[in-house]
Amino acid sequence: MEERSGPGVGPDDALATAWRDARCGELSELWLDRRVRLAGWVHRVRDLGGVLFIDLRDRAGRVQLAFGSDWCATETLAQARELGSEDVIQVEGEVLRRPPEALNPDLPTGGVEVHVDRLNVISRSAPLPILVAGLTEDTLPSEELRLRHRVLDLRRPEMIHNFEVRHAAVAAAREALSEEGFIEVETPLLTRRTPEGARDYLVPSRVNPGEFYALPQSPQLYKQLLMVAGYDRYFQLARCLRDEDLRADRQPEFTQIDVEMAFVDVDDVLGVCERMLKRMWSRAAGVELEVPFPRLSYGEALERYGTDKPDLRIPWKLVDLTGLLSGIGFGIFDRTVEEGGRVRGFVARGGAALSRGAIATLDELAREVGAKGAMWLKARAEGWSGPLAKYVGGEVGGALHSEHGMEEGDLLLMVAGPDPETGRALDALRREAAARLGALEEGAHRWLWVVDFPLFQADAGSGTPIAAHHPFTMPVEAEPERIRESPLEIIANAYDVVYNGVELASGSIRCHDPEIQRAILEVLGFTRKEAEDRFGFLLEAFRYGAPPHGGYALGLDRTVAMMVGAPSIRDVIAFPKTTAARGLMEGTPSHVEPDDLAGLHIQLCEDD
RNA sequence: GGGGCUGUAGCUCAGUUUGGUUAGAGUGCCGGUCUGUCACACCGGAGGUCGCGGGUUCGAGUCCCGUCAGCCCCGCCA
Repeated sequence: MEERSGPGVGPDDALATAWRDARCGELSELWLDRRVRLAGWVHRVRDLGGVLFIDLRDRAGRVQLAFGSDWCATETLAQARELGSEDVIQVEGEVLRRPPEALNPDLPTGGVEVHVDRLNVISRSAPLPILVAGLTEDTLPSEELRLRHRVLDLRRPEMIHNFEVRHAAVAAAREALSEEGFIEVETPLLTRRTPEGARDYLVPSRVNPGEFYALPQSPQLYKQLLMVAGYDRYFQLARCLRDEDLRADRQPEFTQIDVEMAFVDVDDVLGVCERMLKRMWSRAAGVELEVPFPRLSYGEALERYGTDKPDLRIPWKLVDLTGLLSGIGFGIFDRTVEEGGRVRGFVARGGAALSRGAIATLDELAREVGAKGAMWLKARAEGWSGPLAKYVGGEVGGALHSEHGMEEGDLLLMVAGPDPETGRALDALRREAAARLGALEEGAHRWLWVVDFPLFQADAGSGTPIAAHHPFTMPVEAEPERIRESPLEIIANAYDVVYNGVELASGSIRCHDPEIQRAILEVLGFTRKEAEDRFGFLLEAFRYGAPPHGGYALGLDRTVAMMVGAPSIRDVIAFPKTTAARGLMEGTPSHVEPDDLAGLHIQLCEDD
């Protein structure tokens, strides 16, 4: 466009640039009767013959452009008629109030329109492989195509919204932490392997033949070193990388808000995290969280919900039915109890409405997660029904009512077996039954801390102790002898934030005592030499004055996904990978020429 | 590593159960009409390796085997 013919600046000139005076979606009534220059993408064209409308779109939203013979040169009108979806144009014209019968209350800019008299076609769009405008949930292209044509997908207002929320969340976190005296420090991406559980991504070193860097699974060790260095309060928006299989909520690279602070105890850390989350949710999601969050011990969580990340939107709690339901002649239960197991279950309010088929699905679900199956009992007007019905007459039935609140119309779901089995199964059943019965508290934000995790867990296969959180966690009772003698009984100063059944953050007070640390590493089976090899630099640093310290890490992708209600974190990551860890748009990973590999001192094996 | 779902026009899907004439719809695209639309409307048109390979059959989008891709789940991921 040649010379500016309008006013130099408009009512909101902060965003005015060489190419535009305002953003489309922000064109307010303040602009009425002024000339404006806008630029953006052609969202949609409505050609009515004598008059033509274009929705012009940019990140801020869209505004209606009107082209008509009364105010457009014939040439301009003809040029506008040639425009197609996603062409980039610049226009100039007068901002006018729309005729009363042509207002659009659904659009923030729906009270005004721009009568364009100058049109500059900046860049035309080829025919679109996937649409940007006019998609509904039903016609959304497959995820494969959305990822392949990610630029077009990211243009969709829904996606832009996700990233604006993400930005607001990040900005709020930075602000909240900065206000409390935290400083942001970057730690290396090229690191060495750390004793965390996941597989590392490795990077060959060109100048050190045969040696590799590891990409960090988290900045864990570095942030502890910063504490020893006296940096008090640190945070980082840390990219973390793990070479494990993907899921809807797992990507090989993801971001966590990583926080560490010195001279603190559990309450200090939880307070910082709560205030950070409160600010984030207020700013990014418009939700005011009530802090402090309730706390639940790990043991209690498993007993009442069967999981260490309970969804408190579901009101039902697990109860122990071993005493009540064994010895009443129901063989499966009696056998379980003889084998040292328990019968646990919960009352699903209104669950008697579930069909046999639905219950069969629940049983199947219980088996899928490793239990022998699910038992059920319906309380109906005409009496009990289900496999247990004939065993629960009189006293037992009465107890179900008086002790466990079972009423007519309810369903009792039970699983028998060892605690870990019944817990996993009942957690799955509780979620599924609640979903089917609509028992989920709608629109609720149920936060809690799960605290008092064990320091170690028995490895499922070998039974040997493995770190429940990570090997640098401070036990609550800090005697090295007890750690060596009965490691599985030791409670750790570790905690998780759980939101609506999803673990969003996790942290601990770290071990700054060399004696205790040594005992922990021994229990985990590290020889002195192995420990020295893998993280000697941390142990070394601890020798020169280590403050008590602790922190947490918040999964940013999951958090933002929760805020916007995205089914997958891929919707809040600009360029995510597929479940096969591929980047469909850019084509990653890709083959490398043998020459380039040779330069890295790497040779490929024969394919097997 | 294992289990499941999906793959048909640029896109979203129907058709596959029960093999059979020319594979349909909506949308997008192209052409046309239209001065107040906003999912504009109306008329016309083009557009298909039924993911790929093999097999069964007189005949395969449809049945069988293999394979690729995407998604969901288990394992795995402190």
